[in-house]
Amino acid sequence: MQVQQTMRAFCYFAGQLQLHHMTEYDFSRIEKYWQQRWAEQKTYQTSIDPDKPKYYVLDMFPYPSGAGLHVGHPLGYIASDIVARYKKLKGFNVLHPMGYDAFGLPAEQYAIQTGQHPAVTTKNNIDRYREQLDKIGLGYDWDREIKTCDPDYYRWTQWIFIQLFNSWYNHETDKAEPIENLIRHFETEGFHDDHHPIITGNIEHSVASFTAAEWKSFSEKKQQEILLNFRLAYISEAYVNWCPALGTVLANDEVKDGVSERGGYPVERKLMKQWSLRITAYAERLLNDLNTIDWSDSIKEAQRNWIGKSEGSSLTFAVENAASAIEVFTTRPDTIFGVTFITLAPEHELIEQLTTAQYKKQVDDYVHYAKNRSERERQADVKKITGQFTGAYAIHPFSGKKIPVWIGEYVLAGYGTGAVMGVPGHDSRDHAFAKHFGLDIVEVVEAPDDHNIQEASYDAKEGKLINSGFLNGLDVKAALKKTIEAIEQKGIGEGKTNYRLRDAVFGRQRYWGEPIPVYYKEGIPYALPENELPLLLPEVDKYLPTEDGEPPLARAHNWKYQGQYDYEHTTMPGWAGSSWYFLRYMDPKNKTHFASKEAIEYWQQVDLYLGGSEHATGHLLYVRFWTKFLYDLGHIPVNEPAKKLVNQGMIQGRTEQIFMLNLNFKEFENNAGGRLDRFPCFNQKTNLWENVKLKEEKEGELSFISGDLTDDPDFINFITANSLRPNTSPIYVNIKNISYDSNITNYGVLDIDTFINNSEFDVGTREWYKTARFITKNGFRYGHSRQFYTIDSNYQEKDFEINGIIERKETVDFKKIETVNQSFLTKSLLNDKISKSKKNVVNPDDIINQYGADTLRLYEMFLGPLEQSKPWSTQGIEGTFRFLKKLWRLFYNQNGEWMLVDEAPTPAELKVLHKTIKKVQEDIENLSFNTSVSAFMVCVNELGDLKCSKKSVLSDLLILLSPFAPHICEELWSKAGNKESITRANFPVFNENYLVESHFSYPISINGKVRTNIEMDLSLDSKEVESRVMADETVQKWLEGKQPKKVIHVKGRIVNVVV
RNA sequence: GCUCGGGUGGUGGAACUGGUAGACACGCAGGACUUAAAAUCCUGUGGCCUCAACAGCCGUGCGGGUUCGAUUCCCGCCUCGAGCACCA
Repeated sequence: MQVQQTMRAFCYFAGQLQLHHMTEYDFSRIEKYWQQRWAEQKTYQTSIDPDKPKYYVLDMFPYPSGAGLHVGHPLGYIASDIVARYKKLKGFNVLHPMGYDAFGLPAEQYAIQTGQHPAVTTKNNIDRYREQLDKIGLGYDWDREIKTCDPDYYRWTQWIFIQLFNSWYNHETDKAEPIENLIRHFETEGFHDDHHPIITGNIEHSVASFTAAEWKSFSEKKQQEILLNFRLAYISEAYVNWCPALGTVLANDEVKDGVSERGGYPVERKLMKQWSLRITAYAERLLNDLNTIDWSDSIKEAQRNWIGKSEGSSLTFAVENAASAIEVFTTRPDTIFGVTFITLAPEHELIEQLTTAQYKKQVDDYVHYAKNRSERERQADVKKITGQFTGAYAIHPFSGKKIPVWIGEYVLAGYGTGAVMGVPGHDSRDHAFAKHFGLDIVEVVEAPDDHNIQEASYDAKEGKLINSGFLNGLDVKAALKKTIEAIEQKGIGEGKTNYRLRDAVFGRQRYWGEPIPVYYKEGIPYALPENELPLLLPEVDKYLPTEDGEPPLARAHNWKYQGQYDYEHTTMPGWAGSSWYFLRYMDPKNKTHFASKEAIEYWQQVDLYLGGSEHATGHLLYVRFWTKFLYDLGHIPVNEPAKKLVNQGMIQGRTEQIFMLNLNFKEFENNAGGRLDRFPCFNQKTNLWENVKLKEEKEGELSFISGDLTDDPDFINFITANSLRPNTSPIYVNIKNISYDSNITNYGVLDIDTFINNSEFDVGTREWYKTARFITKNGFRYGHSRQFYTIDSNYQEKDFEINGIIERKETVDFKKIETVNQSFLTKSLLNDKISKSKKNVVNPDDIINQYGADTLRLYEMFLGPLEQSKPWSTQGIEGTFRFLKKLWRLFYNQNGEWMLVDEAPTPAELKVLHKTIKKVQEDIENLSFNTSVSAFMVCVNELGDLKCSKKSVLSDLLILLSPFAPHICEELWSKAGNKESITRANFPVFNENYLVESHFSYPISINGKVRTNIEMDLSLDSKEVESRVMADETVQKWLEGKQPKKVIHVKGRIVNVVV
């Protein structure tokens, strides 16, 4: 009896389970099953197939950070996955790989702190990333996975470095060539330092001319030294961005606002011997070829800015009573007659020579002052004008006038020639300088009448030249040309192009990077022979510099080439490995080449590159540089790494902050440590804030204030009057403690209990928070008390008690406290960064557990245009989840019965399907995924309305949807009887005929405003349409008996009646 | 300061090449089913006026213009975001 009952219960339970399986869309089972199956069957494996057109989709290399992926990261991965899957359905052979940019600073910083080998933490992080990526159902060919820290990978990074080292840039052929060509040239022609049309701060300038015979007579050491001035990878002494806190130099793009991009540490200029790559040689090509690639405007613009081309002229000013002359660079040679002074950078080499005895002291002081100011200080107060007269005078080359020579901080040593001709009338910086020091301001380009040249410079490049000798009457354009001619004729200068781009500093005084494959013999660097690669990263005892300041690699024991020659001790920067990785994916396991000729010929270049815009001037410039270099040497057939590049917008987070109430600083000092023994409490009766003191204060002194109070002027006034203020640095509250009320925007509702018990605080802090007061307008609560209290509206002046504590108002009154309902609010910042420290990381895994990967994928795409930044919010995810459930319902009814039938579809069903095919296809090609998701929703809604269960229609729908929601589609596809994966299917072909309409409901507008709709046959001509429209009642009503002036009929669109 | 993007309901967003502004979704309100909840389904939902319907008026940051017709094109301004910034 007992048993029987149990059995029955069990059967019932099992039956329910069964039913549940069939009726419900069980995403976790489906996704787990198919992910496993795809992995087992290597569904996404790619190989070269000459019969198919290729398509290469690449995501920017992630750096595997310890924090794991948050919901912002997959946005681009999902988008690229959709494109990859779509292209595959369209018959392309798709390469869609993934790997890791695994060398870098964070892992090393972590290693320094914990002593763990960076390889270990990096591997852990990679494993975590992989796990997360797999759960999203991304169709990568994991057999092609690469890691930049893998010796099999970095041997080729080192190999490319050696190619750079063994090359020089031939400006005549305009490409990189083997250094042997140059040596041969030296052996036959020598070297003549004559003409340099480009100023890039490059170092060819310092090479003295020599003859062929001299070259041959030089020692090897001397020859090598000369060659170093030409190699594309070279070592030189140069000012670099030194970051003491990170203990390394940084490239220009790694410095933002005078501090390091990673960590925000101060950066100073330091003269150091450094490896650099001669990217400046490619400046012009990097700029020009931007026109050949389909990249976002913002990236192109950023690169153009970064390269910073400006055309102008060099010009030499003779100096009175001095042998040397000052060379300046100007983009406005036409304003030559407006020059009233010359300014040198404080680092300018001629300063000492030119300064007259009378000014020596002032100049020395000034130069000393300027040189000791950090980059950051200089940048911080650019508006502050400083300068010093040298006592010297230059001679104007055309007027012969004397021009004072000044030194000014606003002139940068590293740009142009480090000297400018001051034209205060037509350059705002020169104007500010002239005004500050009372120098002459001369107008040489006629400014508009209402423009006072003494007040502000006239910088526009248009107008007639005046006060300018032989240039008078010309317009700016003609004057520019004529001046340059005159300058060249006089032999005092020539037309020149200047680039802002600097050579890229390549050495890092750090451990966790690729060793630079170089050894030193007699102080001269030699590249390692290629067959000795890879040069492995040696083990060291500590990841810190040595006592005498050598980089960590100097700690390695007996780490010498052939046991005797020192290796280079710096390592490559983070961007080295990522500058060519797109090539390795083509043939990642190749042992003899970075990739086989066959693979390179087949895959060519990336067709679609997706990633964040933060790499605009770093990675994306370097990868273009390396690509062009490898192209020059004939290693690859393409000049650019990626045909099309799209930046996905950032997904921003919502952060939640609470503020503590503090004493003002002055009070703090007077008040022995700032104990807050009183706190504000709102009196409902008087409608005023009052300062309350509890008689036997047993609770803590901390007071948190509800977010709405920080925006409440009454409250702010009150606390200010009481020497209180909200702490300026907020406490970020983990968004897991927050709930949202749709009626309250800009604030979150804090769950105080989970907040104060949160394990992310240490025990002491938690104890503190438990007794803290949480103040709202309606009352306050002690963290632990679970009750809000406020002043009783009918208070009497006497003691009152809560939790056994007698409390009273400090001044006179004793007040009773009553409990109230109140929520404590946090202040929301809607468009903040998602980061661990801001405690607003939303993990994709959590979303996947709750809704499944397909919902996550659809939802991320549905949020809005790919390229637009948008805040993350789970509001709305239900919509995409419901959509998938509705889709499921088309296949299984309420009772879990399979619905598909093999009948011929109706025209209405075909119309819905083909409308969707057209829309989705166009949208994917335009990367407009949000609209394609809504097209799917419309489609499913309409097929649902039509009660469509036709196998042919729904199968095609599955194929359409499979790039977006691969798991559910694969499941239903196989349930529909297909043996092969849906990824092998063909994209349905759009047939226009199903969409042809015979009738159209014309909107009829009167004077542009739509008043009515009339259904008409589309074959009607304009005349017939017009007569029908005129017969319409509503139209007649609007005409009020008048004749229309005109009737406009746009076929299939609109009819407009003009009255 | 310069350059490049944006500004559309309560919210995310849609609108082809100048042709019915607000698709789709969230939220909200009402209803159905349910002992109840969840789930699901149905209806409504830019604002104003109106008991309501019909009709009407207003409405894509602001002001003007071009056009039969403007979220879309042009001019001026406001504003938000991003990038660059003594670059001669």
